[in-house]
Amino acid sequence: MARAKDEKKRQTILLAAKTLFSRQGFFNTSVTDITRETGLPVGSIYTYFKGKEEIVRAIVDEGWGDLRNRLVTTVSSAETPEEKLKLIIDQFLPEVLNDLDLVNILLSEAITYTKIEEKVEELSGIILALLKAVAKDNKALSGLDKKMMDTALVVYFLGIMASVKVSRASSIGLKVGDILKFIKYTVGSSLGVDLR
Amino acid sequence: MARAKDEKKRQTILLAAKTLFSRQGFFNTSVTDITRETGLPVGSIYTYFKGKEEIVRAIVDEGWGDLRNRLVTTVSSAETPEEKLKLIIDQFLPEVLNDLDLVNILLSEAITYTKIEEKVEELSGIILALLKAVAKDNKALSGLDKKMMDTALVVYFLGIMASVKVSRASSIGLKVGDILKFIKYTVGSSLGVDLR
Amino acid sequence: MARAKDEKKRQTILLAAKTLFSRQGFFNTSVTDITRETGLPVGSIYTYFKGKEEIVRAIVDEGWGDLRNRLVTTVSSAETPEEKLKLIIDQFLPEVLNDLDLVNILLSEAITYTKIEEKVEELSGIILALLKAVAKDNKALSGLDKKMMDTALVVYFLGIMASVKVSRASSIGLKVGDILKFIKYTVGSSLGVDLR
Amino acid sequence: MARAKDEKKRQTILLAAKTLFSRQGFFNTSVTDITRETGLPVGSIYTYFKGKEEIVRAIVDEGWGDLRNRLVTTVSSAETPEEKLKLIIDQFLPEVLNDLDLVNILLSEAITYTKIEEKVEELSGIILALLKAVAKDNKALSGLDKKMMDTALVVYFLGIMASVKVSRASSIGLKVGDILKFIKYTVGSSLGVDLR
DNA sequence: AATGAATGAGTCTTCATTCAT
DNA sequence: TATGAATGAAGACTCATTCAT
Repeated sequence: MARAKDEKKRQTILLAAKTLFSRQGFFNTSVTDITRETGLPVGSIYTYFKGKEEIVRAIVDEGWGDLRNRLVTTVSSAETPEEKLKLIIDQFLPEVLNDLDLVNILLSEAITYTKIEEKVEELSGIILALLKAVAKDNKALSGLDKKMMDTALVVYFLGIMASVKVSRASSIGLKVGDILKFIKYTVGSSLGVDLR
Repeated sequence: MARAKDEKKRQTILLAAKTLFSRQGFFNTSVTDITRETGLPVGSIYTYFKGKEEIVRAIVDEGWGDLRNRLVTTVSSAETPEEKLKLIIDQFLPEVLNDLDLVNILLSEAITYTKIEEKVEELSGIILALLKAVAKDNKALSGLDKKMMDTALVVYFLGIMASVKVSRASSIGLKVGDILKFIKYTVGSSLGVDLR
Repeated sequence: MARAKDEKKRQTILLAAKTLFSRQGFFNTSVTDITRETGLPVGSIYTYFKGKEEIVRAIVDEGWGDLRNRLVTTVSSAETPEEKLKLIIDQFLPEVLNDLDLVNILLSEAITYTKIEEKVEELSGIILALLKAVAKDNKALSGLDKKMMDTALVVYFLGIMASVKVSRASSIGLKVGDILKFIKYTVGSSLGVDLR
Repeated sequence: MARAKDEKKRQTILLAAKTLFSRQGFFNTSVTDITRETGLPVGSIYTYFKGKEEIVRAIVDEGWGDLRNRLVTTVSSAETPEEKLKLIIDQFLPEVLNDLDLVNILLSEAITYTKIEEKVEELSGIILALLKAVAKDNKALSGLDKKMMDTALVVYFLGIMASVKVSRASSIGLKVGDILKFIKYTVGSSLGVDLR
């Protein structure tokens, strides 16, 4: 009896907060803002979340969980490592970059609650395993040691995200498409694989 | 004389604020924190700066100005484009990454007041000109169009900075040295130039 | 049957609340605390009580009723006034002081809802009647007028309770036993009766 | 330069808070209440005190300091221990009981911040020393051991205060004068001294 | 110019109570 | 009747900035 917690309401809060945090930043978004955006009374926000921090954490954790799942799905939907990599770049990466709000929040000053380093490490792990498999029969990659591949992944991943974030915030003439094209070219040529 | 004394105070404020903003974030640093760190009265802060925002802006603008100057100096201290590029990677980049506080702030949520996109564009411009010069006689680069080179620069630059920031904040096993090594290798091989 | 179950729940609430109010104070105890302690849903609390205030009131009234009953029982279980007094001190008072939680609450800020003055007056009345009976043939007491005896009772009673409360809350080297011993001695000697 | 902290303002806050805490209790008094009562803006309250707790603590500590000073002054203004005791009862105690607000707060639920046990111990110490001096040549007292005298002091002191508090809050027919009369009589007769 | 007290809008959060289910 | 989500007024406190001295 009594009402059950309403998952839809929880999502409403999460969605509104995500937009606001992304647009105005975590610290410039007040709980009252979320209240206004959702039309919910303050109390309800606290029925679903312990506080503002827990909201960001939920946004990031759940958003990231989604991405991770998509990565895993993507990877397992192809046979060879080469095809897997191709899918990562053609399918997974565009999906990530599509969720601009999430990217924005991941790199925001609320980074403290965000533990982006853990996420990046997790992702790197998955892709790194793939690269090793590719590398076995690949002259181009065999010259790279593990550390350098790891570094490369982190730099590329964060570089892509930061570029998207910055280019979005400004009138810099950089589009998501440009970035994807660059990555495709770079990865392709460094692996000696045609990802075109 | 009065001027000298003033400028010293101004720098004291700037330095303290830089450390604090980097360590605790812009929004988690109060003007009172700056007051404590500098030992100056609140009033003095407002004698030198219109407000908190103006302090970040000054930190970023002046820090960036420094970097720009160094880049220009570096570039002009070598003859051939190849040598210039080498110096950029061997001298300029390490200098940038040495100023971790500045990097931190540049990428922070205060990005709003920071106009990082303008800075990146400016820097890109300088390097891009160089790359074009190198590219003229370089097969590796002639395949890249202007847009892609531009994109590459932005992605690498922001990727490096974000990696340094993230790796600093966490226990991710990534050192500044690793990142520099990676960049050297990547740029070297993509230009067909030995930057060893 | 339904009644029995109900009454049990009611007592559960009362008991938990008593402990909590005593330990943390009335204002620092939330209805949610009671909820947690009892394992009952909030709604149930309000099924049995109109609100938080009514809970303290019930604790105090029922606790006090108990004490009054014991006092009456005690008093009627002896023959002479002297024996009655002896029992009050030897049996009743220790029982009162044993219920530290009640004492705590009686003297707490919840005094507002508690009408402690009425209780004290009631108690005084009973004992005063006794004292008068004793006094008739007692030189020591005949010098005291009614008013002063009344005052004495109130001061001693509240003094004992406050001492117990305070000594419990702190490391003051005062034990319940010390207080009882003192009272015994004082009353005994002022009545010229040996209560040893 | 700049304004100096205004001791008068601090006292205004303290006085208003004292009245309010005494009348409505600590937890039922909001900082806004203090604001209203004093006419000061919220911020100013926090310029002078870290928070609500610090305000009670200041009220209690300073009020108590006053009392202690008066006690010491009183005690040193007489020659013999007997005269000192007389003054304590005739002069000091009435002064204490005159500050009903303080008494109220000392015994309130905010007792946690109030450390009344320390105060009582301090006071006991002073008076106990006196009593010992009196006891040397006093038959009535020589039967009491130190522990019991200590207990007596605590019980009487708290009993007096609690009685005053309770009688004030209610229509109980107990006046401060009655209480003082009782104490005078009791102490007098137990010491075999005429304090009339 | 230097100082730091003064200010009050705004922040996050709590919590007793109600009421839909 | 039992339940616990819903509610929103109220709470304590912060802090960038101003301005009296």
